[in-house]
Amino acid sequence: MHHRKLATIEDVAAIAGVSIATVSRAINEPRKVADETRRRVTDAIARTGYTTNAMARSLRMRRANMILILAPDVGDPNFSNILVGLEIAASTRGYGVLIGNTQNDPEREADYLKFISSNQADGLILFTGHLPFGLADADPSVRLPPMVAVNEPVLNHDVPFVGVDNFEGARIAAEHLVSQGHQRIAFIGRSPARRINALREEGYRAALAQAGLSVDERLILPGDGTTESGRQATEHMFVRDVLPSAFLCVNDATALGVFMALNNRGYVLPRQFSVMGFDDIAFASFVTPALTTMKQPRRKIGEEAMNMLLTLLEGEPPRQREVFLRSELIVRNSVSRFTEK
Amino acid sequence: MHHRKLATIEDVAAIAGVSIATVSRAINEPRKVADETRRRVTDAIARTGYTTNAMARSLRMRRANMILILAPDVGDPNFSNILVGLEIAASTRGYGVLIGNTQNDPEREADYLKFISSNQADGLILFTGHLPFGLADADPSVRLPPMVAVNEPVLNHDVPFVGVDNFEGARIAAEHLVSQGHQRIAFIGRSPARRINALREEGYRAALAQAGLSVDERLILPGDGTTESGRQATEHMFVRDVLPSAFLCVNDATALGVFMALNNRGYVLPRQFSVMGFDDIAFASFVTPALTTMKQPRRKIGEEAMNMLLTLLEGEPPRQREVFLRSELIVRNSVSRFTEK
DNA sequence: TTGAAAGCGCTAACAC
DNA sequence: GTGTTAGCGCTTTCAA
Repeated sequence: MHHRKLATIEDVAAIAGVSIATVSRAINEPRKVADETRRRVTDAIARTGYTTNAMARSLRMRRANMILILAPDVGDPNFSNILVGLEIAASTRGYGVLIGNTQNDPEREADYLKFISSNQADGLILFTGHLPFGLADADPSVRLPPMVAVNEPVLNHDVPFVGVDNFEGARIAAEHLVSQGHQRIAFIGRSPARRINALREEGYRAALAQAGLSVDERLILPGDGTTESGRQATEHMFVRDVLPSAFLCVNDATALGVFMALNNRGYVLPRQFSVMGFDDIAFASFVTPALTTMKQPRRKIGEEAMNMLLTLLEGEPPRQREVFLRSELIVRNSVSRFTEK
Repeated sequence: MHHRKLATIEDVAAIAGVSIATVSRAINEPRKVADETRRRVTDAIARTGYTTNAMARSLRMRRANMILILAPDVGDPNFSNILVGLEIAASTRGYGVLIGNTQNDPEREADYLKFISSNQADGLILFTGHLPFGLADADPSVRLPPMVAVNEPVLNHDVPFVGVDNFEGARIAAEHLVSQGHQRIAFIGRSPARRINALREEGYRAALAQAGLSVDERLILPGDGTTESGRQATEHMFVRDVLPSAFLCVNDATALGVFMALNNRGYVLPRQFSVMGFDDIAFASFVTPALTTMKQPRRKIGEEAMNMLLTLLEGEPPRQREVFLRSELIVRNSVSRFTEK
């Protein structure tokens, strides 16, 4: 099968006693070939172990049946299941998936774009939240390649998007805290420049407003979504001595930082403080206390995004340019009922 | 740049006033072209935004500069950084990386093999621990495609392998426990059929032997590496009332199960029991107490494996067929000095 | 329903 | 140093 010269369409044609055009048809449009002929071709294919040479076909057809995925870090646990969903949907529809780990390096982004301009990939899935370098600054008359953003919407460009409804998710999370009697709820992870953080903050504000609670701006702390930022924010609150009864964190990583700071100061969770995260990353259920959080339907996001892209590629306009999937409240043990001390 | 018919080598040649052969040479073997000519070609390329059509090139060259990665689950946190390493090494050497999520489904494995037989990929990285279905049973006279196994060696086949030295790592781990005064050390995760588990168990035994400690077989419990198996094994020990002072777990996931069982029973770690893991997965540093473990050089594994494969592909025999990288002892807080009660 | 033949864009042998 | 040309393996008119 390998290194013994591969069978070509000519070999098959010779064995079947037909022309290569007929072999091609038998493979791609079987109904246009007489039953008997088709049988002979099928046999010949089996006998030779023939597989269509994808390069020749792609060259001729001008498409590669390949999708390029651009992500700043394929190893990011937040990405991995989206990746799985993308891969499954792609392979189901006969497409392959190429990965491009950009590390947010403009040069690597531009490099990977060559897969598109060299016809090696037909479309693009973007995890990066921005157009890849080389496209961002391109003259606007130039048509962008077919692409769909995932995880983070693309700033300032009308790129179709599939992701979680961050506003609604955060609203539900804050509502959960309110339903447990909390009135002083901190939001950890303010960062207006980050779309996700901004939306989650808005959801938080909406829930408080809806509950008739006023927002204490001193309980809203900046953070970039890292564990360290959660730790620092918490420390900061103690230094200023403005404390909540519950922490709503912009994501699970941040919540972990809050956990660490609180543990460090000797508090027992969730007795003395409640903490909520967002994302439901792998270890959320393994920390102590297990983290109450909002679960992202990651695999589903990947599948939807890929299906949207392939639909786009096949020439149909997508039914909607933005799809927001619902996140799910996962109640574990890091939130307790608030009781006045 | 897109959908405005792509520039071809002929367009460049016309603009530069040379033949297409010269353009090709200017790109691939610049030194064979006169300075002045090369300059004109470079200019023309810039003016047209030309990119070599990868399909045409691959068809002609009979190689795709593409590597297929077969993994049962791309989302596995144990894989992700290896994946990053693979990707980095590949792109550094001008190769693309195709992912195949097989879910251990023979059908999907066979499907993905078509990327090889259809010339879309030149080589294979195997995470699966076995030859893909369709190769495993192939007649042995058939040459296998170039491949390198990673993470888990391939059973019964002489496939080059890059991974961590499991025996040595476990030996160092057990030695660490011994150095902290532990004498009754359990091994959680016995599973002779799994190469990794078996090697780690051997390392454990070697360390005890070296320390002059006898092995109490009742302290060696079966497990498949899941969190649940760790929990169960621990429960089992309590039921039989044969207890160690320290648990050496076959991996971090198992250690987590041990944590849960111990927490459940109200023990305080590491005061009452010490626990060690293996792998250093993402959350190892975030559990309480932070897990002492052996860190796998995952990214390095990926890089080495890819480099080995590309070397193979370029016709050179690999310097060694098996590369074992050292794992690193990461001391955190889950192990304490043993003091007689 | 089938076949002949053009041509996708490129590299490499060969000739100059 | 450079140009001409064959041909990689396929799909797709066009004609029979």
